[in-house]
Amino acid sequence: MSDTTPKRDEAETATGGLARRVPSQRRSRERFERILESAMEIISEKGSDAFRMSDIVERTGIPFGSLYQYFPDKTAIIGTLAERYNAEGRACVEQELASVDTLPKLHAALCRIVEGYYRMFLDEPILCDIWHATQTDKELQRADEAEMRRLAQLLLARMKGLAPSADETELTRTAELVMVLIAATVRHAITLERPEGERVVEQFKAMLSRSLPEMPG
Amino acid sequence: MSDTTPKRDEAETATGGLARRVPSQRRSRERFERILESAMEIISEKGSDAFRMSDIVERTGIPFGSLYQYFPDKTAIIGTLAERYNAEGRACVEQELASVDTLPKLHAALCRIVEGYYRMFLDEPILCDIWHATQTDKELQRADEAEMRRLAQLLLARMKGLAPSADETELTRTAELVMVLIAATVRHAITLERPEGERVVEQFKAMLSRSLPEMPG
DNA sequence: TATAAATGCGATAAACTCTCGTATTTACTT
DNA sequence: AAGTAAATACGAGAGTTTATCGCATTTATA
Repeated sequence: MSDTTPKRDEAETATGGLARRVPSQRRSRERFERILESAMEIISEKGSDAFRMSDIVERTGIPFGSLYQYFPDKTAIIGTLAERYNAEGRACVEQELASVDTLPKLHAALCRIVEGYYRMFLDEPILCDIWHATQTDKELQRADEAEMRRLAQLLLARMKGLAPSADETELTRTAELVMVLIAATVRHAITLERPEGERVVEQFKAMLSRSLPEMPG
Repeated sequence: MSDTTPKRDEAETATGGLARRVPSQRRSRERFERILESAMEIISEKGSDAFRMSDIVERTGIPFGSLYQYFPDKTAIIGTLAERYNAEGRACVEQELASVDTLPKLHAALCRIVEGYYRMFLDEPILCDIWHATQTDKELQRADEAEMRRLAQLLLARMKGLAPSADETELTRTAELVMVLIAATVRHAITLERPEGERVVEQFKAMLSRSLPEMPG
């Protein structure tokens, strides 16, 4: 395998395993970005189901062969887009959790995270499509799960700070469940009309606040 | 449209819009079932991603042309399977909610529903695959959402009984959120190893019990 | 048994994704 | 500046898989 694609390993660490090759020359880098941009446009316009490699070729003028020089396959393009948005969401979570050092602050931070995620999806409707596309592929599903775990780790770190004596396994379980529920709620809320979606978010926040005070620790 | 597929409308009401034709002759009905059975086997063995129409042809001997006589396309097969399992789950929810007439009973019923769903998925791992396949298709996603709403209606009916004066919109919001969270939790738990998945279910039940007593009404 | 309706059928169209070998460009060396 | 190696560009077409079409065959009905 390393014989046929000797550069793959380097690329994997640098791109999260999704891109085939880290473009080193200027034009290549531009093309790499242009592929992703047009993919976003196409998905916005036609939905991720109808998204075809030939659309990219048509729109960018980049021929098939070149497309596959940057991305090993179609899902890698979706995956790269998802990864970028994940990074954005993760930054939000990191920021909101940064100054948490008491339970009320943790609760407030979780509320802001829920709201932040909801707003992120509202602002960029393409996120819904990208997430759905993500669910289309087994490997990307795993990546999505991994991201959830990553977010849970961030939360876990704060929870440990608040309850140093608590069992770490239990805290992890809680952190992951909370993240799963946040994601599910936001995805549900986003399917609803504007005032209703917000109310669902509010209601979930209330639920969380009733559950957390009795957290282990 | 009704010119080209005059029988489609009858079929739609009788099969949920998924099958193309309600087979009237004996052999046809048997074939219809045989297609679904082999689809289940194939998905169990190879996963829903690798599930191909040609697999069915190979396994059942039913040629392509006949396949498409019963199902308009591949997703209709998945959809029909999903529908059958949905019916099973719905029956479970209906049963558990049947004798609910107090808040504690409602809580107990919800706990049993969570456990029932978790067990259902544990017992028939193919359910995970079918659900994932469902998420692959926009229309089936909508169907999944509709099913959630149907379950929420069942819950709503009981909640109205317990709090006749409450605002129906709010109760609906709660019922749907609860169903969404149950589904998300079970799907999360099912990805975990055996003792851990159960603990997640337990923890979620505890969360629910803390949230429900303060339900509107 | 004759006629109409339903079903059976599989070659093939149609829609896509991805590869391969050659041509071209860029980076590096002397 | 010329020469060489490496990287990148390219697009025809191979390979897959879904879905259709219209004639053949079976079943129901009169």
